[in-house]
Amino acid sequence: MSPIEYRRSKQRTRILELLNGTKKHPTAQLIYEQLKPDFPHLSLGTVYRNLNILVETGALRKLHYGSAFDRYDARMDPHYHFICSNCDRVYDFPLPPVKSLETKAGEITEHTIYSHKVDFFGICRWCKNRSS
Amino acid sequence: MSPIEYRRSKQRTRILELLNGTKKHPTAQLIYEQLKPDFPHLSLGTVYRNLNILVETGALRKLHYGSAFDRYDARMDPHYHFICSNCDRVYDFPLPPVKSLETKAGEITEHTIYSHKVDFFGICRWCKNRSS
DNA sequence: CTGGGTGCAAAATCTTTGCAGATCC
DNA sequence: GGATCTGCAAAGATTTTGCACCCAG
Repeated sequence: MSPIEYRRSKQRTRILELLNGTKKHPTAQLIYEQLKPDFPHLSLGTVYRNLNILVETGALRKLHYGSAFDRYDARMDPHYHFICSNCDRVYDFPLPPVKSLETKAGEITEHTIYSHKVDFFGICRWCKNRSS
Repeated sequence: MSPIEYRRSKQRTRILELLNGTKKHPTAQLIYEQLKPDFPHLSLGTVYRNLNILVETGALRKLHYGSAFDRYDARMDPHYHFICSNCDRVYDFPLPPVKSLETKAGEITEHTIYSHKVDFFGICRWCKNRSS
């Protein structure tokens, strides 16, 4: 099956415009509410559908991605993770995190920073070998 | 109301043991399935309840945390984020990401790394000032 | 015209919660 | 004994999907 050829729709255009015009990182619900006045019959389903298309075509990014399920980790020392985009496995990253980043980041942003999280994404060595 | 004083239960103990004994980062469903043979009447609700308690008491960590809703970002250039734990707002981080981290990380782990994500957590300057 | 797009509502997915009985201290 | 915990089932919360009609190219 050839990839779907998307057309243009007022709703999708406006969703993208809205996101391009804000520094916030709105949820689908919020976008829905913002556009509702202009599209009185707009439905949340349409917003989700279009957000997914826009992510798929590379116009948008989903934050807090990761798979649908929450995952749990009993290693409480700070450490980074690597997530395989093929098999969805989550691996601990074998290097200690850089705590000093937080101090630096706090100075720059003037926010109080308590922690940070680093995730690497790619194809793990097992999936890589399997496909070659 | 004083904080709840947790007791011990076989189910909770086993959930923690299971997580302490694995390098994987299982989902609630997976934990449920692993323990089911030993607790034939175990329910998913109990697993979730206990995971939440273990996170609350600091024995576990939830990966891919963030609020319940997905958020969307139209800025496609790589950049980091700061998330305020008080107001849940997500701020863009005003410094360019360190792409060379990926090369280095790839060498160490032997995975193929395409991207990485950094999130800082803390209290944003607005919430900080408001509460003082 | 034709195939993608929409609204609406139902379904699916993941997580939480109310309740009655069991369990821990 | 009393608060906590469990299983079960129902409810919540978030996202996806089926369908019939609408609209862009």
